[in-house]
Amino acid sequence: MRLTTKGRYAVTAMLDLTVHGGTKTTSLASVSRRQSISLSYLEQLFSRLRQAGLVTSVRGPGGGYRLNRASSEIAIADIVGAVNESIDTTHCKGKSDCQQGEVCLTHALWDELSGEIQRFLSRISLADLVARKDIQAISERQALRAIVLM
Amino acid sequence: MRLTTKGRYAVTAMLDLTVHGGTKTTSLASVSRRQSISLSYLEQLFSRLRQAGLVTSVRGPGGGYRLNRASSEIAIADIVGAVNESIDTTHCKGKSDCQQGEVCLTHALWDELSGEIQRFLSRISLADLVARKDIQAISERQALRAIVLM
DNA sequence: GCTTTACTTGACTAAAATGCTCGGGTATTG
DNA sequence: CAATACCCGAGCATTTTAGTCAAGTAAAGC
Repeated sequence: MRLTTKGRYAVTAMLDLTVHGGTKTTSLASVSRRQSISLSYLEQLFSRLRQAGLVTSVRGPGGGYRLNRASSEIAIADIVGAVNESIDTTHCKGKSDCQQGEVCLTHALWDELSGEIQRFLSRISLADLVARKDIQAISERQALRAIVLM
Repeated sequence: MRLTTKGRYAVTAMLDLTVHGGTKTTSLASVSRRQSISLSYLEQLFSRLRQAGLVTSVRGPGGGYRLNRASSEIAIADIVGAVNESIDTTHCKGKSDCQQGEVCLTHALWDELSGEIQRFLSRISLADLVARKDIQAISERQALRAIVLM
């Protein structure tokens, strides 16, 4: 489970789809505008997210992307895992004896930790994040501002 | 909180110090041999770890590194944070209005998640990892093998 | 049907991070 | 004074990140 800016971009974009999209499709162009992420980069990320079955796409005018499952059924781990592909298992492929013996103890310990992080991020869904109270407050303030600006 | 192979190397090396070192110092050369990590790379990592106050060094023959605190008092977050420095706060420096408004909602959501991961890794110490039962089994098997090999 | 919208794919690239080498230090022990 | 082992900085190959560019295809709507 790798955690880089790439994963953050993906999660951010998926959050945008959750908050803004609802059941309608959302075009990547609008996500690009709102989140200031380059359109081409979003295309690459969503290609992965689509292949992972997290979103579905609709072509043509009014098309775009939509969450393929309920936001409560999409875990952060799913998103990060989809864009990060191929975890290098440090040349000791899961099995016990990679070299001498003590080398592998620390590998096993790391795997333990890695699994723990994985499970942790599997328990947090997009819906969980959006549902937070303090965040809701910001959301309402922004909705208010949007009305004022109209 | 970034999680890359760099952090894994650092945690692995610190685990080596914990398991192998005890109260004695451990030379980077021996860590390099056991964990198959390049010596020069280890030096770079431990320079950071020392500056962060996680380890102390002893020069000269018989010298090396030693944990500066009890292994139960060193969190994974400390180690990963020490080698990864400089978290880019995505040009919206913690404050609310980075651009329009909705952009920042997702930033806030990400920060929320980021903090959650941070707190999670702060609760796991080196000692916690080493203390796990199944790992202990491997450790004992290896100790046994070490005795047999003598 | 033609145009517009918007997803789809692939090649290519600049910049940064990673992982590592090399070559010199300096402190400590014996 | 020689060996050990930390310390430090420059440099470098590779990979990843983040993005551009270009050429598609599918669908909507006039």
